[in-house]
Amino acid sequence: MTQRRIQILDAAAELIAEKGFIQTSVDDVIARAGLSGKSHFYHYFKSKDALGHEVLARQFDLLGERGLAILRESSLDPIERLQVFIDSVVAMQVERGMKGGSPFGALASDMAEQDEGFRVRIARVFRGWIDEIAGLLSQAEDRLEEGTDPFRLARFIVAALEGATTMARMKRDVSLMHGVASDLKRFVTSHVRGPVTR
Amino acid sequence: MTQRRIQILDAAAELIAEKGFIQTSVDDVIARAGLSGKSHFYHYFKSKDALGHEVLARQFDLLGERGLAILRESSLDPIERLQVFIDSVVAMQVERGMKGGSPFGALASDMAEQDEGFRVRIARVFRGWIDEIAGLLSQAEDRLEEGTDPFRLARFIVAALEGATTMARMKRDVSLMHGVASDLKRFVTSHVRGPVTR
DNA sequence: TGCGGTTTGGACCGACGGGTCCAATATTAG
DNA sequence: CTAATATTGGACCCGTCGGTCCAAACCGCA
Repeated sequence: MTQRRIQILDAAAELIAEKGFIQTSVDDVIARAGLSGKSHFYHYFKSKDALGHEVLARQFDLLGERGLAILRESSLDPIERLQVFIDSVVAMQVERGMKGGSPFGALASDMAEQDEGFRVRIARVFRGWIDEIAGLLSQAEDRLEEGTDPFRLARFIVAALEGATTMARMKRDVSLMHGVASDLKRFVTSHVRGPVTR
Repeated sequence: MTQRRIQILDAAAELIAEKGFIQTSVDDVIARAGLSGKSHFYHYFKSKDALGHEVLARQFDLLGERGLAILRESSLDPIERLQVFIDSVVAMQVERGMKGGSPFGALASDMAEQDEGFRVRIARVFRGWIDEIAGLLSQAEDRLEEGTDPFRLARFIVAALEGATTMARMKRDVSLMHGVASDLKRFVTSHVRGPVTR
């Protein structure tokens, strides 16, 4: 049972990343997941919206395992960790060959417009990333330039990554993603006193 | 004739900004624009897609009149002009009460997924902004820190603004927009040698 | 052998949305 | 005045899509 659900969730996640939520029909999901018919699908999910919410939640979890794992990798210096994190976001995006939606909200930008519940959920995702990064920066607060607000910096980082992802997707340009990311990393280091490895 | 077209274009632009292109039905546009029926609409536009393309083009023009006007305001110092420009993007977004889509691509993120033609058009919009800003920075190249690439910096600025807009929209948070923008301005000045007014 | 969950397959419904067609009336410019 | 253009209003077609319902087969397990 859980098996099939995951299969469907994965298929839906792919499709949503490729075409957006609205553009993805239940029949599309059925086809991609290799189900036999509508009844089969509705055996596992109450509605298309329910599917959407679960995909979102799951996608966040998956990113959590990967992204947040890096942000919490205590063996690395916090600032360095942040850099690795930024690189990993780029990597995630490049992996999907720029087809897919962003690891962040762009994936679900159309979901947000469709349903207030979706919007709130996406907002929470942003919040999670920002908080995590802000916490990281706070850990290294003594090394930050005076007047640097960890929260603001974190927010800026997430915004820049989000924008980069959206633009890279529109322009189908991998180098854009890399470029903005490396600029962002320099921006981060400019807020750090003293040398930063890497 | 042109009168009514513009009326329709404006109504459509509003709706698309609020709900996205796909979510906006032709009937919605008709209602908002105060037309009498489908035939009336199709008297002016060949199809919904055609409408979409024109809205996009027009939106770009309108932003051109406002945003690019600032970027070309030769009475201001180039760097200062850039700052004013950033502020104006924020202002445009705030004006719409955070409801609306971004001045940039987010407005049409779902358009892009729907139609390859849309995507290309949006990519061109980004391109236009970046080029304009890059040109501006080049004018002040002698005042930029060594190793500062005008094009990259321009790209970064646009990406950050785009990301900020998307996030602000999701979180329904005006202060986010202001915060990221002021951080961005500081980022820009950090690339400038010597003092910058403001 | 029998039971519960799973799978298959398809018919079907109602709503919505894009788009066509048409016929009548208003408006306005030559 | 008249002809072109704008406007009104609505009926209509068709495809898509979310969702329901049903009946039969398949499956492992006790």
